[in-house]
Amino acid sequence: MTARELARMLGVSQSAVSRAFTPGASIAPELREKIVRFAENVDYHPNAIASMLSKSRTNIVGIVISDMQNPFYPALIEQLSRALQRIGLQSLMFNVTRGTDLEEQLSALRRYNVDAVIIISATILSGPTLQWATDGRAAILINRVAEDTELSCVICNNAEGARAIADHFHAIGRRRVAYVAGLSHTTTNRERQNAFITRVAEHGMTLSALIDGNEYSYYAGRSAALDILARGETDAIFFANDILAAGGLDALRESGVRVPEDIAVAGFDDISMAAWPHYDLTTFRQPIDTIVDVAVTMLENGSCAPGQPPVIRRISGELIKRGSTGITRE
Amino acid sequence: MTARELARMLGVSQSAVSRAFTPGASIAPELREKIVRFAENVDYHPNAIASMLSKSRTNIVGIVISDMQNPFYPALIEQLSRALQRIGLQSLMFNVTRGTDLEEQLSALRRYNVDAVIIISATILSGPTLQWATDGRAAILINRVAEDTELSCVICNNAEGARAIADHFHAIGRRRVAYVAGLSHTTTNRERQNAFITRVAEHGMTLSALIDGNEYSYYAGRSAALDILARGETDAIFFANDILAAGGLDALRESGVRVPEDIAVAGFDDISMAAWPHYDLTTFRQPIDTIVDVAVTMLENGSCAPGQPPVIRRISGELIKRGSTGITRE
DNA sequence: ATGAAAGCGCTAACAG
DNA sequence: CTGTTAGCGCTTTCAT
Repeated sequence: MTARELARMLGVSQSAVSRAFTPGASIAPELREKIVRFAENVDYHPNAIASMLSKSRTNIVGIVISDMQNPFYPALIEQLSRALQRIGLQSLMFNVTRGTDLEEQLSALRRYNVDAVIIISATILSGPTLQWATDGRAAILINRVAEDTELSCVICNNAEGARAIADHFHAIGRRRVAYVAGLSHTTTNRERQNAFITRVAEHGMTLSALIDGNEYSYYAGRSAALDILARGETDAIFFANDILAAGGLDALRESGVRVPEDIAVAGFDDISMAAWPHYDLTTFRQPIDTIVDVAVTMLENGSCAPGQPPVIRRISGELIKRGSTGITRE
Repeated sequence: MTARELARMLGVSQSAVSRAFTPGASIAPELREKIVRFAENVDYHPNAIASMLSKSRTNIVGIVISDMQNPFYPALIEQLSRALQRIGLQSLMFNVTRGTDLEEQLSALRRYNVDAVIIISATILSGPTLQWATDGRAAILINRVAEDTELSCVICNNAEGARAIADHFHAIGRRRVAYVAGLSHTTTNRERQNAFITRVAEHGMTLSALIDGNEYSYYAGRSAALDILARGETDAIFFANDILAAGGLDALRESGVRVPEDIAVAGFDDISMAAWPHYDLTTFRQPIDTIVDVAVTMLENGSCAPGQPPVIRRISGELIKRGSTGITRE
């Protein structure tokens, strides 16, 4: 069932049908009413593809993702896709993996003529690749920055968070603190790590260990914690994210370490698991709502459009104090 | 840059350009070579939207999801979207929520003319709604059946799994067992629950409690476990999925219950968390690889096309025995 | 093997 | 406000 057929059946022009389904089009309310009603009966739906072609607007945004293991990302993606749906945009998933052919993946991204691209992949994609993939269309990086590109980003204030953790460790009387990186070269990690180390020094605390987990995973957290334990002399550990921290916490407890009495533990993100009584993990909350809001707003007001200068929006988070740092020393 | 422009620059017809980018089209290898090479220089990419319109084929499949909280789903979605990408299909996400207007959501699903729809949403959508939403296009339900529809499904053999758990409980000498439902009305739950209860009876074991958690969540698992504990008289609990089981396990241990000595615990799914040393959870693994393979194959061979009779593919899983049922009684 | 031409179903000027 | 008329960029007969 096409608009033309419908029009013929109703004895109106095909444009009238188009207008009936275009909010704000100049058409008499009665005509629109009549057309819409009739369309419902004969089960006519405007063909979005044809509309895309003539408007050269798809109402689709490409979402580039690469890691669904860390629960933070599913949560973010879910919220984001809902927010987009609310303003009439659908999300086309582009799942990039180290294994698959990146060029191939991203060329699909271009062929599909998506209106915008949102990249939630902290790793894998280099600046130039990003630039190429998003060339000529609106693009937003979430949760990472790309210094060497013209891309806009929405990113949690990692340094603020890392400092808050350092301050908190200091406030509860810890003096020999360790840092566990996820992927050390990612921008998120670098920001958290640098800010933490700097603040630790400012407080006159000792950085008793600095470990690169090589991935943001539960198991990496475990082995990092055990390493730190083996060296001794640490009374607080800041893990680069909550999944690492969860692994670390479990490993410590299994080794007979009391958390927080012997070693305090903090993470980053505030994934739902962090609030579980078993973990009860102090962490720095990334406000997903706000991140999503800001990104969607940038999309709506066109501030991330191809010509525009890149904007970097730093989103403030919040320190969530829980039991894993619940005890003050001295 | 359009095919027509490219053609003019090269002094060939626009059809030639189209053919150059159509695998298997009848075009001289040299001409194709020449066109493709030139296209690369001038950065020409075929416009997928235009192609969709003329072929009336989008190479897009709609993925309907509703729950990213249970880690099983992100894992499934990730695998699925990758498998689809490998055969040249992209995934358009449709995030349905109880809150949002379902009709609205699903009408988008129809307008976009997706080639197929894959529904991973265990809950929310009723049979008739599903039927309407997928009307006239290939559709597959994953992880649920819809008895009252003509839709094909790929679903784990829940009964097999539930029986395996019951058998295992029996084998390790447990005799007073409880079942904790997620959403009791979902097909997955009904299948697991019924099979479990039946097998428990067959073994002459006692069903000491039957609790409906009202949601598949960690916290629901916790309170169900505490309920069961309060009643006493239970030596093994089968939770309808791993997230419930994780909550239950934590709650039991916090209450001083020894798992598995006092109460054995089992879940369902085998999410990655189940293997964590802290949980070490016996569970029935849903083989995501196989589920995805089967679904993608159905898509490829057209056995789920609109006209076809619905097929229901039951996928066998595997009992994964871990520490949470590690001790045999008597 | 190649080119010409007629659509795919809709939007967007342009008249009236 | 409504109808007419060109396209949007590609695929696909149909000739040659």
